[in-house]
Amino acid sequence: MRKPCCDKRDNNKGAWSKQEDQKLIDYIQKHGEGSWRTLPQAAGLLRCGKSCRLRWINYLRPDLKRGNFAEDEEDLIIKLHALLGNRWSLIAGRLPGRTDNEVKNYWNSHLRRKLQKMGIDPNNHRLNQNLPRSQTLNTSGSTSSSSLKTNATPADKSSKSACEHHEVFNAENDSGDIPCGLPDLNLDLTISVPSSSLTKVEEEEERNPYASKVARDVKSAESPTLLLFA
DNA sequence: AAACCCGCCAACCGCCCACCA
DNA sequence: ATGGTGGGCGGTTGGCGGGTT
Repeated sequence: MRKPCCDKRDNNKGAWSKQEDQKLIDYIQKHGEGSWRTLPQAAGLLRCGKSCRLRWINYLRPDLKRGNFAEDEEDLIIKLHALLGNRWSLIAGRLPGRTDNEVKNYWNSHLRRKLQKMGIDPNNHRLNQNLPRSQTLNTSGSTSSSSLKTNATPADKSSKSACEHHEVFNAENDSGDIPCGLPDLNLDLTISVPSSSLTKVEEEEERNPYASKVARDVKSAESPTLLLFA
């Protein structure tokens, strides 16, 4: 059993107070990100380093957009999920100002249901042929984590999952079956992106290291279709 | 008005991977 | 080659607020 990243007994848990937020912001503005394990002590926070990192990345970062997702952002998430599966960090990287956590939550609470209403299986983006659409509406009932557990692609954790996911996606086209369940989606991923081109993202490298990291990740991803992004 | 239900989302957990000594 | 460490990721949990009964 791996030892915990920090001594949990002395750490705060749960919601962050404004004072804690301010301490974290002040520290990072002074010293920059990184060294998350030692940061809490240095910043005078009774928090786990990982907790600090999450708080900064998902909530305190100055370049976060927050607020409702625009329609083009929704479309892009759906398209990217069809290609990448549950690789939220990669998906979020194509949405400037959005975090993987935010995208993941939005997918699970909104988009998953939206696809189901369209008669599309959100797990593989196939048209749901077994059930009439009215029935698929009924099965959409729970978006709870338990339902995700049973439906989730087992291999989703590894990078392999994107390939497998993608293979399903391609197999549909190859087999001449009813193609993938994205009849209304324009798969040209070079458009409709809020900060559309990768080049633009790269231009922001100085200001936004996250964007550049993801640009590299996407470029290096295995799936040939991902060349669409490059 | 109160109890209950449900969805959202911030935060946590555990695993994996890259890096380094 | 190997073990330890830090960082990152996806899955899951639980509190809270709004809606419904």
